[in-house]
Amino acid sequence: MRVLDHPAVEDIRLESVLHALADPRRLEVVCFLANSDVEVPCSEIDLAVSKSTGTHHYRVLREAGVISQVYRGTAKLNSLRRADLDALFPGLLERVIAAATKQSRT
Amino acid sequence: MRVLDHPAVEDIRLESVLHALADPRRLEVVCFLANSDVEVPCSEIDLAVSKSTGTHHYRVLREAGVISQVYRGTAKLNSLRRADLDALFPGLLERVIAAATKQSRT
DNA sequence: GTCGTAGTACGACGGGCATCGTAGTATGGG
DNA sequence: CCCATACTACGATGCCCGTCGTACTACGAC
Repeated sequence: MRVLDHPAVEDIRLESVLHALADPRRLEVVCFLANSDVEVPCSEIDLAVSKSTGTHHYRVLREAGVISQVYRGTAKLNSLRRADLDALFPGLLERVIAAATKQSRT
Repeated sequence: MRVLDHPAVEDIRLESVLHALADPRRLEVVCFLANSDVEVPCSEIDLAVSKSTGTHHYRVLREAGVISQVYRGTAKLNSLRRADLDALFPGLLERVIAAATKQSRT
């Protein structure tokens, strides 16, 4: 079974989180995940970049502590680390998602 | 009189704001300004980088729409664009500052 | 005018990042 | 076992970013 490294909650750095969120593609992923209760495979989010670039963005998000990723079969399932982020930086993720949602409507 | 360009409220982009905040020095500036009601000259914030690097960071913050800068005499006064950011991205700045403050205490 | 203070402009440099293509590695299904 | 699917690893490329030093400009005080 393939396992992926995730930072512990106490190792999540604000700068890394903000950097991870400061990219349109990654923000897109985060918003997509925010609108889905279940875990989402990478292949379900169409990022309009090559697959290898996609892999890169998912890794940045995971290593920053923004998302969690687990393998199931050939798929890699993604979900937001809402609880962890909220414990560390209360309300931050929610406000970023709200801001991104608002901006994407204009 | 020297005048500086600031983006209009409607031109402020979330990605740029997040990118501007995703740097320790710039976050330091923002936190400093958040703790001060009055406008603060660049020279009052000790960034532990060279002056030219400091100038660079202030420009990034200004061009992203995070701070406002005006000249007064030889000084350049900085302040947060709280109202503008709050109108665009409600609560975002406050949550980032809270997160940065919390993290800096650990 | 001269001087000091505050910040700028510019060019350089090194590192990191987004991007890609190609080749490769799991995993599950027939 | 073979194949398709889903994602990865690796190397390359080009751009952007943080950093610096040096030379410069604006302003106020004397």
